[in-house]
Amino acid sequence: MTKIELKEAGLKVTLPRLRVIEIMEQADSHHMSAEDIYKVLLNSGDSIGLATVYRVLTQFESAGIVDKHNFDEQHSVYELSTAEHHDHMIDMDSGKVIEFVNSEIEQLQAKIAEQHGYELVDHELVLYVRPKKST
Amino acid sequence: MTKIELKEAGLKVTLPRLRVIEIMEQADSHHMSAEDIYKVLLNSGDSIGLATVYRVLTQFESAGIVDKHNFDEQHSVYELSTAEHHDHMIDMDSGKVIEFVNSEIEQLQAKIAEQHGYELVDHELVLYVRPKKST
DNA sequence: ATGAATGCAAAAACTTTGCATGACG
DNA sequence: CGTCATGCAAAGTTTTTGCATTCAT
Repeated sequence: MTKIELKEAGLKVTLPRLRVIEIMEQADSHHMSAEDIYKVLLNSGDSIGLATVYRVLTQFESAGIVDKHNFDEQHSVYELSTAEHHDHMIDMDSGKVIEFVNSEIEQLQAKIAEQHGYELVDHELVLYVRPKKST
Repeated sequence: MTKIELKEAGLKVTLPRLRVIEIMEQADSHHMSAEDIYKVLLNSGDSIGLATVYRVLTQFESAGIVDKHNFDEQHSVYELSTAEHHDHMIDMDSGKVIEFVNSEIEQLQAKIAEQHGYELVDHELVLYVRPKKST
């Protein structure tokens, strides 16, 4: 079925592309950097270059197969696109990324854009949070 | 008065630091990259190195004098901190950055964090928009 | 067969660092 | 005067690109 996705995107079905999707599907973390994926490839014995991983991810992003984020500057991470849009919350202590959906915020954003004479095309919302603990 | 800010931040009052603040205050755009600031310095005849600009901006960020953003990956921009927090909207056609404040969204964010057992420390919201025009 | 995809290494873009010199308090 | 700050150049990171080769269709 990933083969079909690739074909639909006008991309040839090649080993690197299949492996990258596979790895992202099986990964513990939904969010992986090009380097992360490359490391898994190395450990699997695949000989796929890092440059190819970057190229594949870039193409996947254009094709809507993955989404790209820059939670911390100096490092992009990718995740497989989901049907439903979601935002992210980052636990500053553990670095863990939590996904959440909130339609109220989505609506507000569209409204704000409109108030300024714009149409909302996309958005990125990241909450930096800390475990609420007894002080 | 900028001198006072610097002293309060425990930073010596030096020409590079004063000039960077000056330039950011006078700039057309609120959001400047290190390179942007460096170019203005060059045109002003100051001989201040790019490395110094980066160092100064980093220190300013720690001191809360400036805020750092990564609207497009691969380029950080800085703006002088304002009393009131605001978010950003980017006109995808012109690249223009629009600032806006919306307390409803701020409140929702805090609420969402809490629902997940977290305390909201910081957040970054960027809306990517296009002029709403007749199609 | 033929254009697209890949691997490798080199380059690019942005930022940081080492070290000797110079300036602030 | 003792530090802290600066300039310059060199190194670091992350990502992109050139080019010959290989692969998918």
